[in-house]
Amino acid sequence: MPHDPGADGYPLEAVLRWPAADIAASWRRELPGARTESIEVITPVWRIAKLLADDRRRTLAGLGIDPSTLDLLSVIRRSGPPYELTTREITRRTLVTAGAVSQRIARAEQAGLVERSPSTASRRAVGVRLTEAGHRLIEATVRRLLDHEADLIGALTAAERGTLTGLLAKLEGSLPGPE
Amino acid sequence: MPHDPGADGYPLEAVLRWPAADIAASWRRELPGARTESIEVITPVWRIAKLLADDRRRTLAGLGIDPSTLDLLSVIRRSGPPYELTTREITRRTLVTAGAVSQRIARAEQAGLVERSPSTASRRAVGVRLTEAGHRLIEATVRRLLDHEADLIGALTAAERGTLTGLLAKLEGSLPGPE
DNA sequence: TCTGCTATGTTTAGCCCTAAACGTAACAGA
DNA sequence: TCTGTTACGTTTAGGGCTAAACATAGCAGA
Repeated sequence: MPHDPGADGYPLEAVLRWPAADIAASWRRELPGARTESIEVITPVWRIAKLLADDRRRTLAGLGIDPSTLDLLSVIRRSGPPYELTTREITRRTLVTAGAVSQRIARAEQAGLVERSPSTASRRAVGVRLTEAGHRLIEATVRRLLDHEADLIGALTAAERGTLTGLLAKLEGSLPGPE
Repeated sequence: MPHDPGADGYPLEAVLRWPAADIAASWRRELPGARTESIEVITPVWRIAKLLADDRRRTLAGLGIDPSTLDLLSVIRRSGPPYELTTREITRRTLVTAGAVSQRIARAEQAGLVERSPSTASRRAVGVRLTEAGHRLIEATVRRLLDHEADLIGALTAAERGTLTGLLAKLEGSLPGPE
């Protein structure tokens, strides 16, 4: 192996950014004729999602909240007054299962950030409402997080962001939804 | 509530695809002046990553392998003969921590898919090599997975894929790496 | 040689998720 | 009214991850 890029001291981020094109090329070498065109789309999407999730975890750790709690408080807060949604509605607006939402609510309730009560809307639904503490916490963190993440993607121009958003929307729209 | 989009029967995928633009608009309404431009990039990236991960899990379940094992066998397989990498090298080429890699190897070893041995390269390293069964399993699944995922992103033209790959590379390159 | 540092890998505790089972509540039709 | 179905939410078992502690092995310099 003439030049081993994995040798000691090779900076981790350079490796993480090991070009997806190289992975695709490896597979074409090892499995001639393999259709590798998906790799150069899927791999960067996963890497970016992970880099963003890790960054968010670190950022929020400094603000005294974890990503799953932020997700819960956010969806309620941005629904506007009276800052209450049913569990079902939260599940629909979130990327996790109903069981996970139930657990998130239980943790946030334990921490005094939300309260559960019979929903005002449907009689079999449960309403989840921000407490004062929950409202203060989300208020104190969201704006800073948005500022931070706007800076994070600042390398892209507005035009590039627009193009990217459009392509992502087309891709997302063409993917099969959850069963 | 005149038309509740969360009411019974509303198709889940339509909700999952709740436009990121709406989320951004909610925050601008609730927090005037908030810099929401990151939302329309980050939200679709996360959704697509999740849709793709879920699809891969379902696809692989039918092939008798789980995504983390596939990831391990793949990185070894595509490194070419002698189909052996050190734990460290696997960690470098993967998106998970060294501890997670150690656990993945232990599971795959338990299943008879890989073997550990003192590395031929460095004396303190551990070499992880595909067994015959591991080789057969990865051989039987990778090509089918690549075919399937190539179809998945088939809605994008080659030109669109190129543009998307370029923009994702620029974004990924500008993000802070893991600490 | 001794000492500390670095590289490598494993183990552990804890977190959060998914899938599936479960328990009700509301409803719709015979 | 009864009964099956659907909606809603919770609970449980188990999986897989991270972070951090841990255990060595090699190495570098006094």
